[in-house]
Formats: sequence, structure tokens, C-alpha cells
Amino acid sequence: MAARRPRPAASAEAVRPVSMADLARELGVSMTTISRALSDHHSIGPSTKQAVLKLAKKLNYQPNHLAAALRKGRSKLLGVMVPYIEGRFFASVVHGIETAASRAGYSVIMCQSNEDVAQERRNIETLLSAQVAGILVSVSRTTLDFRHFEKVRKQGVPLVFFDRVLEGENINSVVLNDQQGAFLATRHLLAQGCRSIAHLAGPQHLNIYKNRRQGYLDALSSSDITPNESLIVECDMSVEGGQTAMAQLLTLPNPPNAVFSAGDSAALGALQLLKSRGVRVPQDVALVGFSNEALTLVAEPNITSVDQRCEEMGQAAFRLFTELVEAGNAPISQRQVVLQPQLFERASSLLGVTDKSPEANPAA
Amino acid sequence: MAARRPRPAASAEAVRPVSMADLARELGVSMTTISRALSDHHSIGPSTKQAVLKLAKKLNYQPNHLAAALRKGRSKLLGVMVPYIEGRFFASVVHGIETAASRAGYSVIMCQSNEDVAQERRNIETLLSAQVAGILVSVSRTTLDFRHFEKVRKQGVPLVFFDRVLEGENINSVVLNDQQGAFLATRHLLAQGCRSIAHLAGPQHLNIYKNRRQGYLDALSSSDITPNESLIVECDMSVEGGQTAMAQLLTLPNPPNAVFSAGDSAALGALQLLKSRGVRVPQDVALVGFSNEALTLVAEPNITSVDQRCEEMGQAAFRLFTELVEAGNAPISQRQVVLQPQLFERASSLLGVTDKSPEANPAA
DNA sequence: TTGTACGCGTTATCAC
DNA sequence: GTGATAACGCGTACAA
Repeated sequence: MAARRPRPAASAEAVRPVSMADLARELGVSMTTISRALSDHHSIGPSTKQAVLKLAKKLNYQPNHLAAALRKGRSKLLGVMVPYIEGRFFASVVHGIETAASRAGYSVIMCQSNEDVAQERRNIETLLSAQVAGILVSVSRTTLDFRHFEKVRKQGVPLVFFDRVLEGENINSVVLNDQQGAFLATRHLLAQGCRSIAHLAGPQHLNIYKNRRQGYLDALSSSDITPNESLIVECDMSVEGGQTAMAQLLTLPNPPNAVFSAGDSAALGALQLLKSRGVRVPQDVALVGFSNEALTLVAEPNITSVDQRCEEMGQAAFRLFTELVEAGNAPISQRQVVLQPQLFERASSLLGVTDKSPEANPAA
Repeated sequence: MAARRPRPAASAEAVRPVSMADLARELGVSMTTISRALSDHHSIGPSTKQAVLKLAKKLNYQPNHLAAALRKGRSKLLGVMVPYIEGRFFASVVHGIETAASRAGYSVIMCQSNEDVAQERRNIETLLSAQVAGILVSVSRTTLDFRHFEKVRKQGVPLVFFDRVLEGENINSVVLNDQQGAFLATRHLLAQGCRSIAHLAGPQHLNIYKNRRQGYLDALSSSDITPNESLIVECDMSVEGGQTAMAQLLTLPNPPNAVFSAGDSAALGALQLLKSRGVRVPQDVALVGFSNEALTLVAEPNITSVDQRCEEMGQAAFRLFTELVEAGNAPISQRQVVLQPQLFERASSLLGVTDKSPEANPAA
């Protein structure tokens, strides 16, 4: 060992991480041996293997995923794209994805399209350039065609859509059964004895809102009720939109005694307006929302709502991805996972039980 | 051009993306030329450059970031770790980071520690293995020391902490001035004429709550008010915690006429309890929360709260990272960015203005 | 069981 | 202004 040298400039220089070559040199064996020991290959002596692992730990060996990925042609990176990460829904889905991915040894590259197709296109390019192992995406609102996804399948990169999906294509997807959710919500109102049920509908060019409206109609006809067009008001699903829509409903000759809103914010708006007009909820008008946002437990009374299984959706999306990997991503694959929604009954729609506990209460 | 061949098994095989070598072969030049043309190198003929770019577009050239990163020893990946992605705060910060990063050509690898040091340690290893260009992290609640971050600085990887920071170290960080936020909140209550102000304090081993408590005390003494220990109640900042704490305050011989809560959920709990006891807000008790969560605009009355500048924090964190990169990540660097909070005054604390618009109203 | 040799796609360093 | 070559760190047929 050399004599004490003047310390090298306070270790100002960055230190290169220990590579396989370092281990090989130190141990006097070839890199192949190192590689095999580390990857638990079968043709490796137990003693050498132990020696390698021990030295790796001692020297703080740090694998270079980039190099491995370059060699194998595919990384352990998973691309995830959402319209935006803010807000409960996508944050929860991403949480679900990340948790599952991390457990399986994947890292998540997260990107946002900001509801912009151009950005979505750029993100896809970036993800492909990063040699991701797969791409999970919820398309932006302005996405109308699949062209920029063609390259993804061409390269054999597993592609899974979740929540927001374009229809009429051979795709793998995970979606919520919105129609069923709306059906449950409406049937619940019917079970409470309401016969005149209004619907605050969302923009009908979006699948989710179209399906929710259909579920509402299904429930009505299952009870032999003829839908009344004047009880269906389309709005933008904002709080203000809900207020306006509710005000409009109250001007009817025969106002409804129940409202099913396709979104929680609009439901809140409706609730605010009802209270401001002195209409009691649920006694005079029962109310159900959709999405099970946090606000449903803050509003007074608490708002009954349909839960979207955000986290399960994330898990399911990742799981579908792994299935595609195992199946060799057969190009003609088309797998659809449909999650079943869950109704949480709360005070805003429970007639005769006005002060129910805010505890989650899953209905069948 | 060859005669029509039997189509190759319905293109079942994955297609390798076009590489620089492909362009070189097609154009009859060397790869060096291609590389230079694509990276806008100075010693390159304008005509050849145009030809290369044109062909690249035509053949749909797709750069391989992995290979570039391997060669250069550092990628365009940015590691971001948060305790969890759910909830408004971290989602917004990540949104801010991702937006800024994407603009600067970086991709974000997002991971969660789930408030677990061990997971945090593993994530750091993973990020380093991915050769990230830098790491932005908000430490988990169970993190007590910096050991697992030592390797990061050793390797010269820029490291930025945001929001949750360990103290007493040479670190780069972006934090909110919690003390100032609490000061603003309390001073606002004083300005409303309240002299007996209680404080719902959070767990005092966490910096943010300690600082908020201090800001509260500062404001009191700036008005020559002697703090009353019985008016300071520590709770877990949950809705239920807020209810319990508020109930306790109401049992005092001289209950307060104002409450500053270190969190919005606890403020909501306090509000609920006050209403259930028939105490009017703000007339009998004025109320201010902290974090400016969505619930503040849902509660009735809307709750005055301190905004944490989530998105700005994300932007600032990324900006700090880029500064470190440009400065060559000088090992002894220590930069602190302190964001100024903003008070949003709402009905819960405005005496004489009970039905103020829910619009955001930034106070000085 | 272990070692040799090569290639993954890109960039930096020379030489021309 | 352009080209040949080496190197980044790792995985894997193939040979020993």
C-alpha cells in the first residue's frame, strides 16, 4: 500500500460506479463468470458464485441497466402516459401501476399529454427512444385516431389502454363498466322509492358519459319507466355546470325527486343549489354522483357515489402488460378487462336514514 | 425493385427501429457523418446535413437514448421520488416537475417510497442503476439519516430535496416557508379582531408542523399576546383528530374565538364539530386551515387556508437541478430555495363578510 | 465449469 | 468537411 498521499482535492471528482469488469479484475476471473454469478445462471460453481456475490456487496457493485437493456434490446422501463397527473383519478391509477410495476422490477417513466395530441405524439416518440418494455396510456381528449400508436405495435412494444379508449380497433384495454355503474346508481334511487329521476349528463362525445347515460336509461326501463327527455340535462360536469343544470330542472312543471349526476362535481353544484333554494336533500330530492371523489365525504349531506376502482385499474393495466410480455405480445392480441364499479351509499340518497355514518358502505 | 413476394406472415415479427447505421448505409456515408448531422455539429456540410435529416424523416429514424446514454455515461432521465403520489400535494409537485422536465428534454422516472426507508433505499439503487441525470426526492417519514444518499453524491449525481428535508446537512433543497405561512394565517385572524386564537398543531417531530407552530407564536407575540398553552392542542391532523381537538377546546372556561389549524383536514373536523354544537363560523369562532386543499372550497363556509405553491415547488426543484448540472454539480454546493406561501381568505374567517365568493383571493 | 470474442447503437478522438 | 476506430457495460453463442 502506498504511503499517505496528499488527499485528492477533497474528492471533488465524481466516482465511477463499480462495474462487472472491476469485479472480474479484482477476483481474477472473466466477466462471463461475473455475469453468470450475478444472474444466477446454472453453469456456475457455488463457491465462485459466493465469492462473486460477496465481493459485489463489498465493493458496492452497481449494475448498469442501460448497458443490459442495450444488449438485450429492451429495458425494464415502463412508459405510462396520462392526460394529467393532478386529480384523484389518474394519480390513483398511476399509484396502482407504479406499485405493481415496482414489485415486478420495472421502473415507471411517467408523462403527461396535457390533453394535447401533439404532446401525446412526442411522448410516444420519447418513450420508444427510451426503449421501454411497454406503454400504458390513457389517451388525451383531443386524440381522434391511432396513427401515432401504429409505430408502437410495429416495433412489438406491448401497448395497453386504460380508462380512455378509442373504439373500433384491435387493442388491449382496461376500462370501467360505466354503464353498469350508472345502472347501479339509478337502481339505487329507484329502490329508495324515487320515480322521477333526472340525469345530469356529461359531454356525449365522450364514451364514459355516453355509457353512463345509457346505464341510467337501462335502469329506468328495467322498472318500466319511460325516460323523460326534459329530465336529462347535459352539462360540462363542473360545479357551476351542476348548479345551472339543477336550476333548470327546478323550473319544470314537475321537478324530479331524485338526481343522478354523471360526475361528483356537478352533483356538488346541484346540492349547493338545492340547499340555497331550501330544497331538502335527500327528503325532497335524493342525489347520487359518480367517481367517489373526496368531496363526497366533505359535502353535507355526504354524497352517494359510484367508485371507479382507480387503483385496481392501475393494477389490472400492469397485469395485462405482463400477460402480453409472456405471450410474446402476439400482434393480433385483443384483450379487454372490464372492471365492475361499486356504489357507496351515503346520506344524500338514503331516505329514512339521514345521518348515516360516513364510513364506506359498498352495495352489492 | 424485387417482384411481389408472398407477404411475410402478416408482419407478425417485431420490426427493429431504424438506426444511424441504416441511414449511413442508405446514404453511402459514414456513421460519423450521420451523428454529426443529427446533433448539429459544426463541421458538417449543409447539403449533406439536409440530406441526412431528410432521409431520417423519410425512414422514420428513431434515436436510441440508451445507447447515447451508455456512451456519454449519463442519460436524459430524471429520478423523482415521493412518499406517495396520491393526494393533491405531491401530485401537483410532480406535475410541476414533469412539465418543466419534459420541456427541457428530460423524461421522469417516478417512484414512491410509501413512507418506508427500505423502499427509499431500493429506489435510490434503481435510479442510480438507470444512470439518471439527477434525483429529486421528498424523503419518507421514516427516514432519519442520509446514508443511502451518500452514494448519490459520491457518483456526482445532482441531488435535490423538496418539501420534506432532513436538517443539518449540506444539501440542495426547495421548501415552503411554513413558519411564514402560519404567521400570515394567524396575523389575518388578529386583523379580524380575534384575540383568543387556538392552534391545532401537528406532530411536533415533523419540521413542517414545528415551523407552523412557531409562526403562530410569532404572530401572537408581534401583537403582544402571551401564548396560552391550553389553547395549543396537538393532534394527528385527521378529520377526526380535528373534531376531538376542537371538542377539547370548547370545554375550556374561556373558549377561543378563533382557530388556526396546521392542516385542512383537521380544520374541517373542527368546523364539523363547531356546527354540530351550534357554534357559528366565523361569527363565534373564526377558522383558518393550511394547505389549500380542494375541500376548503367544498366545506360550508369555505375555509380560509394557506396555499403551499405545489406546482411552483416542482418547477423550482427542477430548476435547481438544472443549475446544478450547469455548475458541474460542485460537490460542496448547498442551495436553499424557500417559497413564500400565500393566504387565501374565505368565509370561514371573514367577519362581516359571511358570503364571500369562493373565488381565490390572494392576500398580501 | 470457465473463458474468448463479438455485438448492441451511439459518440469522442483522431487522422485525412 | 469527412471517415475509420475505439470505447461505454453487459450478455451470449461458441470454444476450451
